[in-house]
Amino acid sequence: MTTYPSDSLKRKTAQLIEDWFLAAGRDLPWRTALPHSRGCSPWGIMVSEFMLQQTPVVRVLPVWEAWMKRWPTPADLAAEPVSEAVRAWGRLGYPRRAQRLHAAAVAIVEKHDGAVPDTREALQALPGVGTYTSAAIAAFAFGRRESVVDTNIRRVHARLFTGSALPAPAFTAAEARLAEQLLPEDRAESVTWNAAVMELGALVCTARSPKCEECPLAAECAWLAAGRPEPEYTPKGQSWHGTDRQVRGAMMAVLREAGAPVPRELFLARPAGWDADPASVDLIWGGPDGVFRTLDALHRLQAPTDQLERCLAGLLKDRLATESDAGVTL
DNA sequence: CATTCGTGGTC
DNA sequence: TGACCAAGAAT
Repeated sequence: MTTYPSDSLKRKTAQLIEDWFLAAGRDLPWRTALPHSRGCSPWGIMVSEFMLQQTPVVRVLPVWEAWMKRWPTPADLAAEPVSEAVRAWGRLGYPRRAQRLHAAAVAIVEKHDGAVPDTREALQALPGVGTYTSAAIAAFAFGRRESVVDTNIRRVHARLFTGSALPAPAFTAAEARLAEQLLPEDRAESVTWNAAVMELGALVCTARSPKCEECPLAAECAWLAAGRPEPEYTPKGQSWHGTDRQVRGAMMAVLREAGAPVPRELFLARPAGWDADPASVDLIWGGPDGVFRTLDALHRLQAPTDQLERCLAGLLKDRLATESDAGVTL
């Protein structure tokens, strides 16, 4: 029961939201849609989009700064082994994104002469670049008119025009049509619109406890007018404790810290006497203290052997880790 | 189309 | 405390 806005409402909405954005939008280093933006290379924007996939801005900022300083161009990253990218990724989560970003850099060097491509089609052919990321890079790095739809924008649209608390679990064709409908015709305006709606969803129209009293569109909001009804479904939680993901994460933490291959038997089992005497750790492992601590953290999970084996097999299959006679390494 | 894939902050 | 959630992509 989405109500498609009239042209006049569209113009009014765009004006209100862009005014708010100019006043309240964060001056992020990869941002180009604000008048006082410093400007950022397409590569910098691409790196930010990879890091921001399912990861909050505040955690991305320091890693992005270090990353861009170390690898200011795709060629710089492509010249290094994937393991360096995964290490530099640190604790951002979903390390396969680091792997895909590296693979994308290699593809850019090999197929695009080292320059980030500027069309959605070419962008989406890159590893780790899907519907959202291709649209975002095309719009924010190259000023193209693209319908950018992320989780923030979906939520704003759902509340403002559909009147529901949250968008449907899966992205629907109706949502895509609405987003396309709303996009301003003017190219420059469309870029600002995309950034502004996204920012409104991130700062004001948040998933939990939205700040409707600060919202520039409160008077136009269908959800607010309906008395902020509850969500029609309960999102499936992402389980963590005791899962393979927890074990994989702990294994990756060990491998990131290790400067040398971790012996398989140490990686997959906790030796007898492990916690008896810290000095014995040097005899067993002889490695840097930090690696011992992460290895200890892994074993404290008390994951069963078959789960450890399964997770290691997964890491090897995903090529996030390799195994040799010396042990497991990134 | 539903699952899988990390991590840490928030309420 | 634990459940929820964050600029998604690949399968």
